[in-house]
Amino acid sequence: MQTEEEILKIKKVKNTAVRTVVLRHLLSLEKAQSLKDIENALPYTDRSSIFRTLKTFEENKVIHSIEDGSGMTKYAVCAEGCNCDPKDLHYHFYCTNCDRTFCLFDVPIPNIELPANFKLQQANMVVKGLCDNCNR
Amino acid sequence: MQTEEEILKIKKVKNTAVRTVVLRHLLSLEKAQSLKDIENALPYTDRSSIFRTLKTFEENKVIHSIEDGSGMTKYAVCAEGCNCDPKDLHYHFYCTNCDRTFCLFDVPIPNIELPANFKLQQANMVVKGLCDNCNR
DNA sequence: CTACTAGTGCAACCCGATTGCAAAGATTAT
DNA sequence: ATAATCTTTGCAATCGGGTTGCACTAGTAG
Ligand SMILES: [Mn+2]
Ligand SMILES: [Mn+2]
Ligand SMILES: [Zn+2]
Ligand SMILES: [Zn+2]
Repeated sequence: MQTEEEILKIKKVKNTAVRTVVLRHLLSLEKAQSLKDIENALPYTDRSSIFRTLKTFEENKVIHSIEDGSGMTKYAVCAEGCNCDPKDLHYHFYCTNCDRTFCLFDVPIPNIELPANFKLQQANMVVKGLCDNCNR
Repeated sequence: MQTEEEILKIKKVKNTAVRTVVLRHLLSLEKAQSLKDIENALPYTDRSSIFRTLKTFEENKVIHSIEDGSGMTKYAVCAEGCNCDPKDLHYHFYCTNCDRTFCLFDVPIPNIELPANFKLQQANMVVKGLCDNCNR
């Protein structure tokens, strides 16, 4: 697992206090985080600074965003080597019981046969249901 | 193609003026519509009435909603026989150029192999790119 | 040290979604 | 037919996530 500093260096994003603490927080949790989640977890860091940090991270492919239908955009750290290309696509799983969203890096995404002349650029694939913890 | 009245009767939703006009509007277009889209198209119908109509339709499986990442929830009429079960899942295509969102009823959704003990209930699968019209 | 650039905090704002409430309409009971 | 009851509708107000303007601070280059 890479450290915050290594990731920021690789992705050519200048290291600052806010960026370090936000990225460290994202790395410390296995589930995707909303702006509100991060704000709550980092009470001394301003919301708009976190917001702009997330935008910067997303532009530079440090993180990717997920629209899981909860009404809040969630963010998760990209896998090592990710370029946010179609090849880096993966499912996201939203647990309707515990409200957690994870990246399913291990579930292969099959080839999508689009209608003629459609061009794939990106995708937001959210699978919803019960996670292993909640499905008992 | 079923008429508004037939659909509402089958889905056991009482027919009212607002419901008829909203459903007719959704049926008349091939692309998914946002609340704002519908509001603009039906200037004499109140936004909150349209909103509540959409909620009623969704609860009764007359329509389904799509989170396409545009910031506005879109709505599309369910296919005949749809029960909004996992078997009725289909991709949605969001054109990043013309901003239209369609249901890809004809593209099969492959089986998704979730990790052990995860249970699939629903999904929101949005593929983004260029539609045939815009990909020239 | 000085000039310039990038990052931060705070407050205000935007806008889609949602709700409270009273009037209008439809349904059921008397 | 009339009254009581339930549902739907319109309007205005509110909520909440996201976003932005602006002044201040920190960092960098000359
Ligand atoms: Mn992910
Ligand atoms: Mn659809
Ligand atoms: Zn769960
Ligand atoms: Zn298009």
